[in-house]
Amino acid sequence: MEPFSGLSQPLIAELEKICAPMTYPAETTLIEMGETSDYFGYVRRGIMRMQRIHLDGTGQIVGLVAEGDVFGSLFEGGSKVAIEAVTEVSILTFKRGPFEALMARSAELDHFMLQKLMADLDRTRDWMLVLLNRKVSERLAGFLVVLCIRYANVDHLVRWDNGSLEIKVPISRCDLASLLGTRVESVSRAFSALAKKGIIHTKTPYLIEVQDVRRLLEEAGGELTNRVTGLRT
Amino acid sequence: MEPFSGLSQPLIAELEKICAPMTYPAETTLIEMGETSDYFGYVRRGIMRMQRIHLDGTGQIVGLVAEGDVFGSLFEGGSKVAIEAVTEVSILTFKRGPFEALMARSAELDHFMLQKLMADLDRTRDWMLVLLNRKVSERLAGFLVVLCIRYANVDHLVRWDNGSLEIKVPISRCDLASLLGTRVESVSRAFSALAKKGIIHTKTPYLIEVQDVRRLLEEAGGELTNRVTGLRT
DNA sequence: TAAACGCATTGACAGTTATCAATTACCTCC
DNA sequence: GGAGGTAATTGATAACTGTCAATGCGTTTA
Repeated sequence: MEPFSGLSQPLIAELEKICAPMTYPAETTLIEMGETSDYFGYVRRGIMRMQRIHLDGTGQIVGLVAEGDVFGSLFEGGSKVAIEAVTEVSILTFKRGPFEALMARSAELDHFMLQKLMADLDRTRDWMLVLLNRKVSERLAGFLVVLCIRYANVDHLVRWDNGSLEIKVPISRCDLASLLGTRVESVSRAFSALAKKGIIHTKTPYLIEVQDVRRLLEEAGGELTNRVTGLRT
Repeated sequence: MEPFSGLSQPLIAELEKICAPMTYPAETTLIEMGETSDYFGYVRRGIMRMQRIHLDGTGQIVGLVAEGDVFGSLFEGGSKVAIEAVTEVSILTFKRGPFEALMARSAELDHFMLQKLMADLDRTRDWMLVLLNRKVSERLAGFLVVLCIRYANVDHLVRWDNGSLEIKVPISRCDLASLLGTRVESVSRAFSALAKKGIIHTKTPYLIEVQDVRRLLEEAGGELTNRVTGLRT
């Protein structure tokens, strides 16, 4: 099964028993902030946003959840972020109770989840590096690079097409501004600035063609470069 | 044993066998970036910084490690951050090999580590919220609040003294600037601005008296407020 | 003790971003 | 096809931050 590829056959059979596929339309809230959801999920298709809801009703996006990612909490205790569907999403859900019981029985699964979590933590720290860039255009470049690295094998998000790299921006400019800690207008200007420099070309607001990967990496701070061994230059 | 309080007695006995106390002077590099350290550690005393070293030799601080925190990687694979002592530190080290073996035998320990990691992830996302603030003074206020919440019970870092809250800033202005994604001068100005507003008073550069906790929380974005139930107002 | 040094703070100006306003592009619905 | 609505872009100005320079403060060193 996709989220658990690499695990032993009998374990996967057990997991399939407690797994339920679900589909939600765009703009659905899958998990409210503070809610003690009774499952965690794996994304097969679609994009979701992790969001902190403020007291005044506004929200701050703290991350995206895309194909191949997992979301939700393994243990009880209210979720510290809300999970909202950006597009229609189809997911696999695993009830927490049975899953926890399975973990208790299977050191293999326990260990597997531990490593997933450590990878998550590393990725979150990588993202922090992007956010620490002072200029918006640098953070935007960082976002594009992170997208490439993380979803390099998700064909409809990142596609290498006869020498040119095409990236699908999975969220609106408004959400992107929240994610990057700035405003819509600044995001727009940053796109324009990168385009003017000949680094990217915005075919549509949601479809970016990267014309100069090397300079995009430089713009992003250069420090993510060593993560891009799999990315052709 | 401190880092594992709550675990069963026999398990703790096993852990004590593979534990070694160490002390390092200030400005020591405990773990280089990319190094596959053979242990992970628990901090008993002192402050360390997590740092990403750039190709040009400059560093970007991505977090602090203080009393009660753990650091280093549970599994093999080069560390993605360097760990450097800011002050003299005394730590407990656990060799990775034996520890991993113990985890494989003990679901209790495995589960314990899983929960520690999830807490770490939540804290990292909290910190991201701070970094997403646009103004430096807001990020600085956020830093102070996070410090209070995280180390409320570490007496020499956060002390509530007959109605006034005293916070020890554990790092230099220069390191603080890196941590907040800005420059030394801006940090200095942010301290001055908060002081001018009557929110804080800088007794020394390393000793801050908070005069108006409520307004400090507001300045920090207000959204961390619900984490501060334990903090008197 | 004086000089030298590192660190923090403050000032002046240039560069970047936030904010408000206006315009354009695009999609939906009639 | 045209009207209305939403999202994206662009422009102008104020607010904030980065940079360079100078000053103050405390500690170390000769």
